Amino acid sequence: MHIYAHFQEKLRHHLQEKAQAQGLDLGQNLARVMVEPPRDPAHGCMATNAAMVVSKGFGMNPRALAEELKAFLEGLEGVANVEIAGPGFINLRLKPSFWQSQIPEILCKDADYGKLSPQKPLNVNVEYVSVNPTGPMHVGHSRVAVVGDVMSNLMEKAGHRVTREFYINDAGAQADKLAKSAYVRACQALGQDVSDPEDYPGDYLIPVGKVLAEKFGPDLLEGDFEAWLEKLRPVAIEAMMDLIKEDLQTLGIQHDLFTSERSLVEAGKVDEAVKSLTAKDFIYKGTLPRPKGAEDDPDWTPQERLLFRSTHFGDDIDRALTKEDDRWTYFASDIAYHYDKCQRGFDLLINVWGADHGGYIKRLEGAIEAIAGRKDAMKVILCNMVKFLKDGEPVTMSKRSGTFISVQDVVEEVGQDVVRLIMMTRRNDAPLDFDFKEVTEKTKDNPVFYIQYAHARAHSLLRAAKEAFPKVDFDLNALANVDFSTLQSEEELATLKILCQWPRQIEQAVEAFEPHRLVYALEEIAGAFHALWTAGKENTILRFIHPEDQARTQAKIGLVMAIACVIRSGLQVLGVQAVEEMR
RNA sequence: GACCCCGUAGCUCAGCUGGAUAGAGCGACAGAUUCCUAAUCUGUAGGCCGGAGGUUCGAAUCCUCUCGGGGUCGCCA
Repeated sequence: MHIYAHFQEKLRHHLQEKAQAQGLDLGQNLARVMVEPPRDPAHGCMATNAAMVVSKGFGMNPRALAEELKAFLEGLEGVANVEIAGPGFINLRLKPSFWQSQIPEILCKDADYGKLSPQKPLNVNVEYVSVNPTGPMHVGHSRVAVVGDVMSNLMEKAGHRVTREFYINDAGAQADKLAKSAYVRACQALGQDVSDPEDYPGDYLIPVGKVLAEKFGPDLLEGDFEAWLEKLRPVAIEAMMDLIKEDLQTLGIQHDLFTSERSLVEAGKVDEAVKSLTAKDFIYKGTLPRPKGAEDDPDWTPQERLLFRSTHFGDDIDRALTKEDDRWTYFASDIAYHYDKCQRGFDLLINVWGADHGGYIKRLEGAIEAIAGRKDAMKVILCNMVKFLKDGEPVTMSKRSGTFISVQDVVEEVGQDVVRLIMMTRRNDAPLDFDFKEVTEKTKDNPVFYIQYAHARAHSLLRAAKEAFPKVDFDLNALANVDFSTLQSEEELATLKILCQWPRQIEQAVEAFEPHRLVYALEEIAGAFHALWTAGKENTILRFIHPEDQARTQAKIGLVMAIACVIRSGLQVLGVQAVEEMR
């Protein structure tokens, strides 16, 4: 439990007892009692809204209740003094010794500092990327990929069990089209001069064609394509998945599980899911109205088919589960897929999608609610678009003109760390600019550099300290046993307080499904460290290395290493290297 | 036409699920700096949180309406 939760729990417990003694019930207001770091450090170390939130329950005005709580809070260990401010805020000031005692806590946990241990760890499934296996990944997908991966890391940091899953869309018409395109390439490899403008044009299919040509030989030219489809498709899909896995690896991403849509269909999962939902009356036979925008479409004819009652869950219309030819729609197999995931015993399904899937959320949420019986079984994280810029100009990408950038290209140009961290610098629902020049600049405007530089600086100090005191052990465990009482300055304590907020930052990022917050938290930590560093230029007592004073130096380096631990902890979630030197 | 997301400093964005005097970086101006200076730090200026109502002790945050910007509508995946 982190320190804010610690005080919060004590306070809530006290309020509960106080209320019980008076025969009162605070009800839900007790859960609204918070102990938080104040926005303004001048307000102390911690602030609570307790008096304002529960005063009505006691039939008192907030300030009067605050007065009564003051004595209790002053008696808690580590509390130096308690003040009441404004409409009834209670501000706590903690003793320096309390903060100093947190340094060993951090050092002992190292990069695991901030790892939470929830009462009941959840079994979480994070499904991300899941691009169509018809070619290498488009660079636009890299945001979804990184966000999903970091979200997975974050859930693990929060103490949950995570399965990283990739859903292979290998059952639809696109899979057949891929097989057809690969077939054409195979024919070309066998010397035939054929082509079809409808096919996927990329060169990446040429080697696949060669493989097919070698595997099946000239027999391929016998009979028509339809006869070969079932044999060619799995080979082509597998080849595409290999390309995609390579792209993912370039980004440092590895899934635990790849689930094939086709195998779900063939295993009868769709029938099973449909049967189950039909029994609950969420699926019926009906005819959809002519869709908007298809007023003039001569191909559209009304036809009775299986429908999912998504209007029951707020969708505009009910959604079709079968196509014209009676095959399942994508939505139908997606229901089956999520039905399957629920059966596998996950408490929470997280789906990371691109912004273009926004309109799909309602119907799938409806399906999940129908299956699991609760709304919060699934969370969709929708990622807005990335605009790639070169020299301030948007890089236009189109598959047709061949001017698209591959994931490999980007990583080669700026590096994996940069791609990963920059993708996390915005809220997922905000658009993101990725400027090839800016992201590699060595300035504080670039969060990648700024944060890594802080970590490198910390290790530079460690090296210097070791040089100054060759006989002293500066390992984390040794530092944890040092006396930190010399760390008294306002600047040092302020930095320490920021470090101690880290576990709370993790907790809140998880609750909000907003991993980007960690980047901002790390920037704040790095900033505090850089400021402390510069402060030492004017005020020598703030310097980290004092060649004439071993004990003081050890304490300072303990603090510096605590900073490094927290940065490492954060970069670990982001999947970014914590470098020790960057000359 | 419907639904979803976004409007916060000149620019790019945070804002801790409703808290106290709204924050950072860039850009501008003025400074500091032999411990990683191709960096970093300190200060100054800059705001009707798109607009109008409402909810309450208290709103950038929640609700309604409205104006702008983006996205999505299918029996594609």
